[in-house]
Amino acid sequence: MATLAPVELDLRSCTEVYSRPVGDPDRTPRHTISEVAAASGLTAHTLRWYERIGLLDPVDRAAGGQRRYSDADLHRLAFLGRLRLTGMPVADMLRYVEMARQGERTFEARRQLLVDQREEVRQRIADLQATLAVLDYKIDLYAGRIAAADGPAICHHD
Amino acid sequence: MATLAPVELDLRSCTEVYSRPVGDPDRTPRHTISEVAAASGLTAHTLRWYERIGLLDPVDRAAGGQRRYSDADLHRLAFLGRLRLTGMPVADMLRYVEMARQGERTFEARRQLLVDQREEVRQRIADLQATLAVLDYKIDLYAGRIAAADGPAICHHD
DNA sequence: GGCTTGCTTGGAGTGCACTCCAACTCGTTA
DNA sequence: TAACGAGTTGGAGTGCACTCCAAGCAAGCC
Repeated sequence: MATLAPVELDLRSCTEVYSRPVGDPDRTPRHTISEVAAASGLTAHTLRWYERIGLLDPVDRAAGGQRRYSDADLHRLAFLGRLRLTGMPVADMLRYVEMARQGERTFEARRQLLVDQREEVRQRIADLQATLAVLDYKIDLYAGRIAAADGPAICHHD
Repeated sequence: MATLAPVELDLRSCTEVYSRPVGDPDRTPRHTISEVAAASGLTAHTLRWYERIGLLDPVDRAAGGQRRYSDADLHRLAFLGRLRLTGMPVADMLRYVEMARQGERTFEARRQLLVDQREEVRQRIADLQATLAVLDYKIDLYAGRIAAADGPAICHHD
């Protein structure tokens, strides 16, 4: 009869959990604040601040009061990091998190918030691609002028 | 013998010039600050501030000291708007503008600045597209739960 | 003349998202 | 036992990009 593999075999490093936050997150408090800071790219200051304003639930403490983050905390941080990347203001992230705390009855509102944000992201991508075209054009202009300084004068003013 | 068409026929509205800043820009000072604000989406406050910090060259004045922006000013504003869209800090825009004032000998440096910025924009687009995938996934998750509330519990924590 | 509208100025204020500080505690190493 | 490094706290400070304010001026209209 096969014995169950010890749970510890499933434990992934802080960075691994943060960068691939998949599956059911473990709730064991085991990551120090500096590990989480290194994994997430946030500073320890910012992690404490996120907790203070309520973006993170109160983090478990080791003896002596030091924070120990769980994989579930890392999952949330990873998702918040994604939202932050889209330029979502902290206030909106907070709204999302507070809805999540209220359970199932906010599913629709949360979905709507994400749908709205997706639309904004799509718009941002379109804007950036248009900008990319302008940059390409300008770069070509400069490159051409540098290669052969006999073309028509290119604008100095922009 | 055909007469030359009057120059006025070429004059485009402030919004038109701003949104399609092509060709050799006219230098006639003719747009009021509120026209430029409407066209650019910046406030009159911000336009004055851009001028004060040197992002715009000193703008021509009508009798009584009121600003009158030229098409060349609009061209620069349009390009600055693009750079701003990429998240470029004002300080970097200022560096670019100050190099432009120094003429041809800064071509290579300006080109390099744009190349660097292009790379950042490409990276941003890639990040946003990855985020889009995460948003799609989450939205599907919520939608599925809403449609049939009998699946496995989805995470409340994120 | 008086009112309104649009513009002018320098300097101060705002909102956001951190970011740092001083003083302290705790567990570990020398 | 003493030092060290990592962590703790509340509150204050920073940097950016605006944003607003008060006071005033000039032109157009009733």
